[in-house]
Amino acid sequence: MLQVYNTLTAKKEEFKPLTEGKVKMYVCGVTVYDFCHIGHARSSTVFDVIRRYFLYKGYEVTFVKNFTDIDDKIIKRSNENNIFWKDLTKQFIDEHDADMDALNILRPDHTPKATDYIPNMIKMCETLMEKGFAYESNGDIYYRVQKFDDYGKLSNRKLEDMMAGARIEVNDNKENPFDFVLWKASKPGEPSWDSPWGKGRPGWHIECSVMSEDILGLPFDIHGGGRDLIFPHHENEIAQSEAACGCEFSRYWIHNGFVNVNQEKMSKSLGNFFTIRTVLDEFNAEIVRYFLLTTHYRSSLDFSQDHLLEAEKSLDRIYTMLDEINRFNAGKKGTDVSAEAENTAKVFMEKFVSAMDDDFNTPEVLAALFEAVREFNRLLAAKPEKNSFETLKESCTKVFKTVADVLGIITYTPQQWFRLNLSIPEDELKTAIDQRAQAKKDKDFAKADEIRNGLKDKGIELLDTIEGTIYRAKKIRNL
RNA sequence: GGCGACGUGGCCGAGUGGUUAGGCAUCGGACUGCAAAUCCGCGUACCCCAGUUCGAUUCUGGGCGUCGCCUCCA
Repeated sequence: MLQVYNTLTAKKEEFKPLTEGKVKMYVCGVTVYDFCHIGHARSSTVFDVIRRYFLYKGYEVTFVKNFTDIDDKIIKRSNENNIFWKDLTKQFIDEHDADMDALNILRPDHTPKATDYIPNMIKMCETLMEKGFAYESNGDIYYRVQKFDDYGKLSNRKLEDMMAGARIEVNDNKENPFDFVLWKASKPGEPSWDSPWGKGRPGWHIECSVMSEDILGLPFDIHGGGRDLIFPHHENEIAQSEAACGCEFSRYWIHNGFVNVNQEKMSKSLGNFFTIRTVLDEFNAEIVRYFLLTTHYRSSLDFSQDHLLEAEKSLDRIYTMLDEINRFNAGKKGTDVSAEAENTAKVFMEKFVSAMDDDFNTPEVLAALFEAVREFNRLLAAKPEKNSFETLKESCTKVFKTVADVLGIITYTPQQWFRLNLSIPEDELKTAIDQRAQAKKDKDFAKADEIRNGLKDKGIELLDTIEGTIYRAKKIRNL
């Protein structure tokens, strides 16, 4: 039974889709005016894994993730860079897609852009005005927060409690300081669209209300995003959508925790962010993805180079095991490990499902995975005979197919993985290996070790096996 | 001022009212020309105080500390 933590009720609940066998989910995407950072990578990875798990369970999933392609920051940035705002957003949508592809995040089924939904937004504003939930003031349209009884239900706060000490925007156009803008009159020179209230552009929250309803219909199953979107963004979406349609908006609300740097939230304003792009320069995307899954999605996650290095070592351990299996030559004589091999896969699959069913507990899945790795290593060390070795391979394949399908990691072959960082031409390396083999034959161990150490400085580790010398290329880091 | 989260062995990080998380690092053993990898062995951790209980890291209350939201933010 799948349990999902629902922000709306602040507890884990059994997941029951609105329509049997189908899941409709909407995740808030990014505002496209700059490169994405690791915080975006986390959110994207978390919801990608959630989506993949639903697929794994056999659901038909409709996954929507929007682009906010008009807002103050976009206007500001395009002015600064002297670039047309549409060119700016186009560029960073492409950059976003490139980063997400690198991280092995499945493309959403729909990626609506705010500016493609202006007529629907205007219509929703009109509906809200007709129902008394919105009002016009100097060309702006505001949402009348007092009118919506449930305001605050998602973020668990009351209007009365929000005042003292809080930083309240001063705006004489508003009836109440917490009223928020649905449509704002544009200043001269700003991008604008015609509306019944003159030229203007949309407020932030309304795009998600409009696009989710248009694509998924109301209500839908899951709405997600980073924790920082709970208030005001998601609270306001609820207010808009539920007031406009008079029905429920989203059944489950899922929010991922922050990525921290030195115990502080990674954010643009603090300037402590790392873009995905820069991190990928130094670390393979699979390392980053693995790292993002080592902590439960609702907890905060401390970003550091040391943690990425640890993640890299963990992946090396897994790929090493897979490599050993690939290279193993089973003979007719040997141990029968069939039963144990099958059991290892069975135990893993059980743990995998129960961990994922428990609010997508990926760290527990990884623990189970390493237990399976140790077990496969142990069975391999027992020298299985041919038939049971085949069983072992099948069991191993089963485990790692699931891991690749749902977690989106271990997508390389071990041969690929250990060659990703090869720093010298392969034939040069082969020559060195041959020379060392000759030196060993001549019992010239000093020369053999010299060659080994020379290669090690280039990140290449040599391993002497029964079948000969093999190598593994590791990333050289100047840390 | 309001709301909320968290505090686990050297580090990271799950979890549980009484029996093994897991990874990384360290150490010992097997193996190896030397290595590497692997296997085996090793860690009696759960912020402090009080309470409930036969028994609490796990429940309750208080305290201390860290962080987040209340403005744009994944």
